[in-house]
Amino acid sequence: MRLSQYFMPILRDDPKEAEIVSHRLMLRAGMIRQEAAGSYSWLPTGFRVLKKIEQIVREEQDRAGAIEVLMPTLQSADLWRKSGRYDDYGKEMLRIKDRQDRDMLFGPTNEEMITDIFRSGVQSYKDVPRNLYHIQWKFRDEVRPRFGVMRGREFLMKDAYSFDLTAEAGQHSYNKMFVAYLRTFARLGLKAVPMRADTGPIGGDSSHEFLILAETGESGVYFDKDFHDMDWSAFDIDYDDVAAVEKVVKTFTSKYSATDEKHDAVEFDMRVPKQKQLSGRGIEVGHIFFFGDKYSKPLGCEVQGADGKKVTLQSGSYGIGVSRLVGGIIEASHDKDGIIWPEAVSPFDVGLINIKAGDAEADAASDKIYNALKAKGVDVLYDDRNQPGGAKFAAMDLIGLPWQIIIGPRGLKEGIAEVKNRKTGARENVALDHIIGRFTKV
RNA sequence: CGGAGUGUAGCGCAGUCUGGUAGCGCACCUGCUUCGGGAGCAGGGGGUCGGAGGUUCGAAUCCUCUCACUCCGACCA
Repeated sequence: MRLSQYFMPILRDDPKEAEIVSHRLMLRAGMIRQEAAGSYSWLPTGFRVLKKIEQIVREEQDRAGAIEVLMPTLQSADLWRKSGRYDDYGKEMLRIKDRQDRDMLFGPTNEEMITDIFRSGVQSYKDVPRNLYHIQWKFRDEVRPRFGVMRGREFLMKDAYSFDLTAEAGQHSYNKMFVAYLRTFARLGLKAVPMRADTGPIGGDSSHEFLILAETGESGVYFDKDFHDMDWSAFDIDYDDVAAVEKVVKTFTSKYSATDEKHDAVEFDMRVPKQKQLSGRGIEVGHIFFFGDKYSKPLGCEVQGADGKKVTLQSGSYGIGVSRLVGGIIEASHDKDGIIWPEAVSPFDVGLINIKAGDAEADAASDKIYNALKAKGVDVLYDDRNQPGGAKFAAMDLIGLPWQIIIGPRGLKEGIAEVKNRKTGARENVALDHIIGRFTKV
């Protein structure tokens, strides 16, 4: 993409309403535009990142055996009356009437609807287990939206729902999602520590939140230093191997970790040596929950068992805040000059800076590299604008692409371009002939 | 929902106290010169002063109402 033909309204100054770094950088890099409190348009660059995150989340859900569907954003109130949540949910749920004066709502979540969908599609115990998910916009009329896309009212969420015959089988479904989340966040370049969450009336070890460590997080977190030394790589695992999946979950739940809501100072001291006790702030990016028959019972989600008797299904739900992750990743990865995208979610693979646009030689060399990279399928953002070099460097650092190729008269004289790593700042001179190979290896 | 605050050009702000016909920086447009870390000179364009009502000869400025947004707290992917 030639920057001269793109739409990326970069701001030089910080917009005053943006207090936290991710919000500030997203606005400055022209990724989003606010439309109302907690409601944002996604501009081209931001949209690219959102799509990349969404795709990684999707791939890992699929890999774990979940099946993608798509449910509407507007729901009828009827199902919510059946589950009893129409009255319980409170003002956070945006309620609307249609022209027939029917009660509708903008879905804040989809337990009721998916349970009803599943109920109407299965009859036999042979039809379970299943896990259905969708990636869809949600609306929660937050009392206080803030921090840009971190706490928006409208946000993109992946929510999955598992259905099993027994609680034991349900636990395996839960564990699979647990591992899928570890894989997903690892691929996004994040360490998202699983922490015990409130299990409500159901009890048991059946709810975890995944939190990215970041100073601007909304939750206080306490955890064992050992988490830092764990194997966070994307586990290559057979999801059907119940014991293997459980083992990974056990490994990550054996160490102490809790948000301030669940933190128990006495237990912390008992289980974690003083020198290994860490605390800080975290951003919740995922939440998994096993809730048994909480929804399947009132909604009549049951199948016929092998013995001919009806069995009410056991369910769990599993959320990832996709749009929140965009902000979360920035919170976890930036410096004074701007964003530092992990390669997996960067809006472009590489930035190409023509320092002296308008100079015939520099233009020719830059165009050639741009076209060659494009032909190889490398996603390049080519700054071909007629601007002073400094402005281009600043803009490219702000946008935060992992790699920059810098073409200028000085290097051209020697037949080289400069390749800069955004994260480390390391620069190396690469012969013009080798540039293409340098970025098409992997 | 309680508390605090802000709305003036795309962004950041001054002007409001003390009413007199809207200004600065950046950005933008034109030309020339520049060009390896946010260039220089010259010229130029752009604003219902959040909205409505009122006071006044005259309102960005005073009064009333209203809307929107931000921040702090209780709640949440």
